[in-house]
Amino acid sequence: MGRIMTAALSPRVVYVVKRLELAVRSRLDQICKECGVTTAQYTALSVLRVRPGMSSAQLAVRSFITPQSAHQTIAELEKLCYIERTPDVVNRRILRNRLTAKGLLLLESCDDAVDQLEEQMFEGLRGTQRTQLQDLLNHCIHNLSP
Amino acid sequence: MGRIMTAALSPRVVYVVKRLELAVRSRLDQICKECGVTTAQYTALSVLRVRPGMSSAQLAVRSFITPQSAHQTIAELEKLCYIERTPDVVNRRILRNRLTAKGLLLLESCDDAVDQLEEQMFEGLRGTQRTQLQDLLNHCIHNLSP
DNA sequence: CGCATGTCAGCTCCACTGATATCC
DNA sequence: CGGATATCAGTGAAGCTGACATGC
Repeated sequence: MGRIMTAALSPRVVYVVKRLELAVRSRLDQICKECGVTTAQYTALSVLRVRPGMSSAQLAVRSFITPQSAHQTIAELEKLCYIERTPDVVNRRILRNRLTAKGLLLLESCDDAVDQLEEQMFEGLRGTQRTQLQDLLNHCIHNLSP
Repeated sequence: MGRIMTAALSPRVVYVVKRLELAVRSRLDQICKECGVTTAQYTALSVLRVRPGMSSAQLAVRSFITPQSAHQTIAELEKLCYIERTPDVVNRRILRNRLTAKGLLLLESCDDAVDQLEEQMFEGLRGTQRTQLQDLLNHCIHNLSP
């Protein structure tokens, strides 16, 4: 019954999360538009840079979206030649996604602007607080994983 | 040039934020659907509960969306009789939005499920860590405010 | 007049569901 | 045969821009 005590004082935690995501998104949308890519495409590319060979099904689970949604983005990225898809060695049904040189170049063309965005977001926070925030976020994500 | 050092190790902070928001959203979408309201409508209602009389323009700034987007949600909420809009006393152009009894009832019908969601998200975190996370999130939001 | 607020119209992005094919 | 993966098709939620009216 936390609402009875706190409803009049502070908004929901879930709204705070959404607010930050919207603040980030509005900036990221602009950056991505200037680089000629959608935000979902940029996000998928940046994940593939850290996790090369990830399948669209794996991307879906990790990103809390349906396999169909992930496929839509991945298929578009392949059409744009930002990634290439090669069948898994042991299971040909699985398509391993990897950045192409063109895809990596595009990511790098966004890096400076995104670095600046993250720096502005973190301004006034010490290094320990920054890692603390990431740890707390990852903890919450883990708690909500299926 | 943080990317050169960390690109291979961990994903971007902005992606971690997005991931948590997607994890929360997938649950929240389900809760809202069962209560017969969209997630944007629920979000706006929950803000109006804490800040009665907020105009759609104010809601837009606070939520990092355009005035037009905020208006769309507010107009629908009025049509559904979840809020009522009364002109400001000194400036008739400004419409003050307040929950109706029906709107408050609907919010309360979601509260238990959202409380459970937030509890699951926070599981394993002490009280100090929970407030710490909220403080850090609000700090980042403030840094990105216009 | 400028400026903020509200409103109407059209558009895009990015999720979703449902159905189907393919491979282990 | 299941079970996981990929794909095609259609739909909806929720942002966006542009244009315009109104009140201070």
